[in-house]
Amino acid sequence: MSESAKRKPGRPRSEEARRNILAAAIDLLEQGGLAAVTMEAIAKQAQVGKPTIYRYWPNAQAVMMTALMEAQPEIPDIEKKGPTLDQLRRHVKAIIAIFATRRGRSAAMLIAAADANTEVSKAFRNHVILKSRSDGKALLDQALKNGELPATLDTDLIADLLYGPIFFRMLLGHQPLDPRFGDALADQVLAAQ
Amino acid sequence: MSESAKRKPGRPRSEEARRNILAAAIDLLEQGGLAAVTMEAIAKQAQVGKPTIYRYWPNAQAVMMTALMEAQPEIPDIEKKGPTLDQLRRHVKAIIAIFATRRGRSAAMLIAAADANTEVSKAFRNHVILKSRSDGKALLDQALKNGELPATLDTDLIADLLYGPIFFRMLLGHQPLDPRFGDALADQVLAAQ
Amino acid sequence: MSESAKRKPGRPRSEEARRNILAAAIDLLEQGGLAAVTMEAIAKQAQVGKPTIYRYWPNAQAVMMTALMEAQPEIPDIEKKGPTLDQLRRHVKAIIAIFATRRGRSAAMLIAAADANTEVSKAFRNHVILKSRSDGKALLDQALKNGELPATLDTDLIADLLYGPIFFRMLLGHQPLDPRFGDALADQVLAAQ
Amino acid sequence: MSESAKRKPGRPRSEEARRNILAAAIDLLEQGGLAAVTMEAIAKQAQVGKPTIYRYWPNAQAVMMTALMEAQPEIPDIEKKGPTLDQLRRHVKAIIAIFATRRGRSAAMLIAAADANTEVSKAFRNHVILKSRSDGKALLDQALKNGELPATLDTDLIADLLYGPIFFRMLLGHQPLDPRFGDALADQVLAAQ
DNA sequence: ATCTAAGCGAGACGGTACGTCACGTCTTGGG
DNA sequence: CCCAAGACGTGACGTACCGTCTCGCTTAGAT
Repeated sequence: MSESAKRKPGRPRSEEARRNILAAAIDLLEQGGLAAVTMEAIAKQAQVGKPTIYRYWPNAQAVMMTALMEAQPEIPDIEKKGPTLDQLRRHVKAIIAIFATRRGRSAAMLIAAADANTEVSKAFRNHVILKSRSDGKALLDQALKNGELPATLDTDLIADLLYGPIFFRMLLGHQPLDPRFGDALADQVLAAQ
Repeated sequence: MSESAKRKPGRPRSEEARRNILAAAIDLLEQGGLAAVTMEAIAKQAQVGKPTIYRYWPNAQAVMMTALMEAQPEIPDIEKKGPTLDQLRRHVKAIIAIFATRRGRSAAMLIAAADANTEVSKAFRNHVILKSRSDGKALLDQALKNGELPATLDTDLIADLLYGPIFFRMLLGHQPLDPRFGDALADQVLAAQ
Repeated sequence: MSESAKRKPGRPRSEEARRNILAAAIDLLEQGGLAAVTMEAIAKQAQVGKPTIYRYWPNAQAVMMTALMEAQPEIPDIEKKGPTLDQLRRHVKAIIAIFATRRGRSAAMLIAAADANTEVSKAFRNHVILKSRSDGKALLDQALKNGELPATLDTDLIADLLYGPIFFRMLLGHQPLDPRFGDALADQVLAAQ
Repeated sequence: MSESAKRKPGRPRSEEARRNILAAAIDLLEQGGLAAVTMEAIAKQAQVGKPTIYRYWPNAQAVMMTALMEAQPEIPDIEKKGPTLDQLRRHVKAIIAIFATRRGRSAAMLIAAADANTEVSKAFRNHVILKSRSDGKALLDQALKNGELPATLDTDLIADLLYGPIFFRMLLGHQPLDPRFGDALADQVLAAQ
């Protein structure tokens, strides 16, 4: 509650540099995949010195994560009509659509390969996964309230039951990741409750 | 037209070199994690020339995959007694135990990061995932036969429902991956069937 | 005396790479001075990987020294006629001419700035300084034999008396370094002997 | 119209900053040698902003030169007794003692590596070299007056004959730089005159 | 018993990216 | 207008691996 907010001395960080770095990371990802996102390439593309990047992030993965977090495509709004479980089913399919893109797959690979304990890693995981999961959970809660689901449901578990298989198929590619799978998944997880 | 083992001329490949390479890969993984498994390090550790490795495998990931496939720890046999669903529950916990090791986590990261379309990649995926899944499926089939599960069950889907969340938690680490989760997972997936 | 001469295993070093590196160093020196001779620039100019340079030399100075040693311009032969002291006088002037070039000045700066204790440094010093000094000494010896100089002369000291002031003027530039100075120097050092 | 000390507007330069900068340069030199004297390190050590240094000097060498000039250790007074040539001999040895220190060697390297045409460079050269040379020359002049040396002597040349070899040995290190050398040098240069 | 073709270890090769350092310039708020 | 602080773009540093190559040396079936 103090007015202080002690401004640090020295030249402030350049917000433009930051934006350029993140934009460059996204660009490189789109053009050449994860392997193309190197510190060197980001610096060149962003017209930025390497030390500037290292001042913000410890490695290219972290840059990529931040970039993906800030550039996250909106989860398309689903139609808020009809039975809640139908809405949830549409939500699952929307998520599948997102994860089926290159960007989605890259996000998953980043999560898989990252240290899992760093701040950026945690933030990325929470932001990318839990952001959509919270939407799903809201729907589950509503369904609960409507009596469409049993009151004893463990939503954390259900969330993993919905997201885990999607993530699994995306990374392994052993089975198609398409709307039909979304239907079957939702049916299996929700129908019997 | 002879069966005559069209033996190629020249010195045959050294089986010993191959073994050394794979052993070196495992060693390096145990000691330094996936990042330590480089072609350079493998060659040094295995007392082998780099070209020899490249003759067999295209990159270090592929070596690591092969090594993990051949060195795969046996899935501990579960006790074949009692209700099949109980056996399945024990099976799930056994798999969780395997995946919770460094080797298990490395396997998952390899799958996640690999090209997914190469031969070694497919083989690794099939071997590492499906090997244990076939055990699980056998139990499911038996349960089906025993009438413990409905006859209409889609086992591919059930497999993903069991493995997906395990894989998911292992890679994300957002929730513990322990026997209690195995119980809850099995309960949720199987109980209602 | 042994026929052995044990050839080391592995691919032998590329003599061409070595030549390219040294040529590149000389090129860069001529075009941009000592400051332009960086490892990076040498590698680029020589079409050679940086590690290849580091395999041979510890830093750019060392490369430059080797290059200058191998590319050393011949000390122009002086006319072998007349009194030996006249020949020596011409020799001193020839050396002044060499040291007055960019290459000569660079050589002096390298010697001045180098670690002085490394192998390359010693070799460079001996080669660049003593190569010409040995010529001078030969002339001194002949003069001695001819009775043109007293027999008690300390040639090491005389060498420093001849080279020191040349080196001094070249680096400090406080006085001209020209043939007239060569004459005066030779006169002062030799005349009274 | 007024003599009024055309005081410039704005905050005057801080003399304290200047002193801190020079002290820091000396400190860094003593602790880590010439290579440790970087603009960055000076600024940090002196608690001074880098632009402040750049306002006074163009580069770290120039700072170092100024610092060495202002911190120049006094040439120890030699005993003003006995034959002038003996005094000169003691003077030469005193100079050798100074140049044999790290600071002396650094000064020589600075002169060798510097641009030679900048103001600071010239000042440094004149101050560091000629300061002591003027003392030597005074002795030579006195010796001349006393009839200890021939009247036709070219003192500039003699100065180079005395300083050149000292400088030479210090930078090359091919021969010891000690009092015995001082004696031999003085003998050779002065004895025959 | 040789010949010959391929695999072997070793290790140098041209590269690319790494993460760090210092450069010299700039942009802040404060004196 | 100078000051300290410190971020900026730049570019060289020295290192680690990459995947390829060139050596001299096996090794073993074909001659």
